[in-house]
Amino acid sequence: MPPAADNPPASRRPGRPAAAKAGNAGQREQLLDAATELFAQRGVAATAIKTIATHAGVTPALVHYYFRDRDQLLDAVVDERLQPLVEQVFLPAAADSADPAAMLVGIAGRLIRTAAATPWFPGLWIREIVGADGQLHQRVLQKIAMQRAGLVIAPLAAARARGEINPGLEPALLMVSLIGLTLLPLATTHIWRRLPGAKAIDSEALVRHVSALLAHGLAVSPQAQIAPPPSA
Amino acid sequence: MPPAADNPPASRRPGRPAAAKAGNAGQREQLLDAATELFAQRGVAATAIKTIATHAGVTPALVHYYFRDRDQLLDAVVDERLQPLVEQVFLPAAADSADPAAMLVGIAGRLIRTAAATPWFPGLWIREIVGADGQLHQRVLQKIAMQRAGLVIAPLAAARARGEINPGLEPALLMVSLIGLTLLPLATTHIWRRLPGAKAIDSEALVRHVSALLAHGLAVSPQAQIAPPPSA
Amino acid sequence: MPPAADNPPASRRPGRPAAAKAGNAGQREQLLDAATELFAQRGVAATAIKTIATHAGVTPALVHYYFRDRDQLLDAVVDERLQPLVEQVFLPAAADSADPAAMLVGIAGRLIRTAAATPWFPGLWIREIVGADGQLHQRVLQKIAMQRAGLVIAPLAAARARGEINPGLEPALLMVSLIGLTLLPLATTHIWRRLPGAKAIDSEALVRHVSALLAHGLAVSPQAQIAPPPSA
Amino acid sequence: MPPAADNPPASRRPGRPAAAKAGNAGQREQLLDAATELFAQRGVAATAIKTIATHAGVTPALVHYYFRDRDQLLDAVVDERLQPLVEQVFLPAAADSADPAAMLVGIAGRLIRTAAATPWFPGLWIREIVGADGQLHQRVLQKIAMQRAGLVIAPLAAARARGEINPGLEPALLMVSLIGLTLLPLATTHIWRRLPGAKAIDSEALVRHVSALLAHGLAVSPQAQIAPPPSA
DNA sequence: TATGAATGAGTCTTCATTCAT
DNA sequence: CATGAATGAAGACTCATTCAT
Repeated sequence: MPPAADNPPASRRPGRPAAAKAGNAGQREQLLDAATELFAQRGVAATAIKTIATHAGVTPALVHYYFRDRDQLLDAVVDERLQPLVEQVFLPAAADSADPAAMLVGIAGRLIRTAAATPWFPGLWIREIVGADGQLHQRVLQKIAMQRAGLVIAPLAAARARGEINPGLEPALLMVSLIGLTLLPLATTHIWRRLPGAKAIDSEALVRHVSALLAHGLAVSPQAQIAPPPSA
Repeated sequence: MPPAADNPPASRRPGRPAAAKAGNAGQREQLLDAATELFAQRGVAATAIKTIATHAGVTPALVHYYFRDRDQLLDAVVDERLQPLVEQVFLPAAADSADPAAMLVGIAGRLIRTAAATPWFPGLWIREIVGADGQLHQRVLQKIAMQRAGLVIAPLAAARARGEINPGLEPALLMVSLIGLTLLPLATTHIWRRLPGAKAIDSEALVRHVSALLAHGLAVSPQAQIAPPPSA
Repeated sequence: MPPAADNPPASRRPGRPAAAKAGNAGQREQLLDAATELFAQRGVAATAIKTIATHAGVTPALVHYYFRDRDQLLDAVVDERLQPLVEQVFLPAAADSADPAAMLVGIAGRLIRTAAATPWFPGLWIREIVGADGQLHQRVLQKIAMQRAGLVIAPLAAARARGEINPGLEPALLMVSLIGLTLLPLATTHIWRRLPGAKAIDSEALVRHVSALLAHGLAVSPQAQIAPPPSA
Repeated sequence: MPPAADNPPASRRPGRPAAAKAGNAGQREQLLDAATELFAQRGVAATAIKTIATHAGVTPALVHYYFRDRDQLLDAVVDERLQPLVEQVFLPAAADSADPAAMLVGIAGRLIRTAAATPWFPGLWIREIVGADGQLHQRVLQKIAMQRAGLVIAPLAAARARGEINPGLEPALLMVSLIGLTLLPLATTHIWRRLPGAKAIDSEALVRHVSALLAHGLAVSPQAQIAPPPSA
């Protein structure tokens, strides 16, 4: 298979400026958009600057003009695209800290709705958050996420201590569980959509699914009718 | 920072063969090991063949000698490393089809224990399963996973129809939820481990956490005391 | 012996641009020149892109900048160097179609004079026209040559039918014979020049030689005083 | 287009020995055969040793076992395949030296018949004789050919001095003309065969064509009714 | 602001060759 | 005899980056 050529999105060939024209002020934004989208689709390591430029209808040299460096482009994507979105999801959570379970379900809902409106978000997150190594931004991402996670976990741990949530759960894991229940499905829609009975699942259905799972899962066990699996 | 140099694992410099003697028969296996591990750590696209070779203590040319092609190396990793592991996790599930909820919890347990014993597994899966794009293995992976998923979903859908599991759940989504609750945490241990109260979480704790979440989450709601979130 | 090193033509080391100033517009042309010449001398398959670049005083990467691909470089050589020359030789021939023999002698003359002025032409033609195999240009060359050949052969066949030229000749072969009598000698000058009595042979002498051979050879036999050879 | 893979000739996969088995004595010959054929088809520079080995049903290492070196393989092809054929064509010519024109026509006939029986001969000759540079064997080839050519040219020059052959001809060029009229057509059959009226031309037709052209062309001009072309 | 030209470094791949068995 | 394993060197191509205009 050809390694995903640099063909611009069907319109706007390098010939002349572009779509919304937008003066030249929009070019930086367009580049960030293209970069973000391509990073999410193909992965950061597999996306050449030339590809980004072509998709934005400009020259590779212009990318360097605006962002100096590949690294700084990555930083810009994190700072100006990823981080704002994360804020948007987590900030409202602070208010809910009284009822941690509701807070978690609330975050899940916002996460899904936000991600559904910003298709590149889940893919970028899932892809680039894994792996201790490479892309420097991880560090940035980690910082973002770690702080947010801390704010969520403390109330959960307290609630568990008070016997308000299922004692089988690890508060520290609930944040990852949340990501796994929301962003991973959203990032892999193209895969599970083909499963029987999946065509009709939209983001609201996902919200319901996750809410049901979380709400019941968090609740204190009335009677655990399902035995825990044997220790292999 | 330099993009992750090719320094071999601190021992066995190109000088002479290596490890367990194993004749030269082991060379191919060592290469597959190195490749698998590096793919999981750094991502496929970010892993140069030279890096793999160096980690196995050989020349890049030898990688081509054994695998001809980068593509065929990827194929080999999928066929000889990834696929067997997947089988190991899903095959025993067939027996459980009578009690779908138990089956799911069973898969989760095996998945976590398997992955804990094979550190590269979660990272490789999460990383390379996302994104409709390039790496051909996706196709292979999809095939592997789709079939397995089908076998799991049918019983779940039946059970839901019989009113045995929470009607708020989407059977087609449960497979992804499962992956999200098991492999994603395992792939990101290095991140959440730093959270307060997380140092002590080992794979058995994760099994308990996921089992609790799933078992309760799947159970038919006695009374859903947590209200679904408003429609934004 | 080392396989023909990449030493540039003794002047203009990578240091600075070159030649007739010509701005940088000439760079592409210089590369085409170098490529054409080297292809003719050493053969296409034996000419590395690095060699071409070095001979033009630039980096291999620049060759890719201008021609993307090795294949496209070959295409450019055919389209921008070879084809124009062929046109120049064959186009004037159309006028002569009344007297096919004269037309053939005319083509021979133009071919020799053109080739003498463009030393790479005979070598490139002879070398790369042979062999049904690889180099895609063959296809192009064939097309070029086939059409031209067709225009020449028809009148010859007609003339033979009218008894105006030697009936022992095959019209379809006369085109190859022509090439063999003109381009092959020109491509192998360096060999036969060393023969006794050959030092003084210049292109005009070759024109005379070929004209004499063709003119008499085409003429209707007055009396074939030389017996055909026995059937082995 | 894929660069002509190494697929062995439809039978005899590396699995076990081969066709005629012939003991192992024949292997060297088989390798020489394969090499000769491939050199003629694809050109020397474009033929990898691995390809030759595959075509002969053996390992590349075995090629080195028999011929030590690529260069020595080339030498062997020249010495054991090309040279004998050339002898066969030119040796009988010595007898004819009394009538040089007949001698030339005789050589042409033998050349064509020999080449027709040894399909690789014309291609190899034409391809590898051009170009002063590369393949070391040229030197060998030149020596072979130069001596033969000398023996032919002397009588021709004498005959011309006696007024027995067309004075417009250059004796030193007649040898090349001869090659051009015989080997070039034979090496390019695959091209001109597609011309109208060419399907039926076999090697005997070629012998007639060349004999006619040479016999008349050599003959002393009764009256040169075709004017020489103007000096450009 | 924007780009075409140019390059050094790096990646994948092929190839001739060697050597122990 | 014959081969599988192994490699150094070289070739094609890509890429991030710089710079003069």
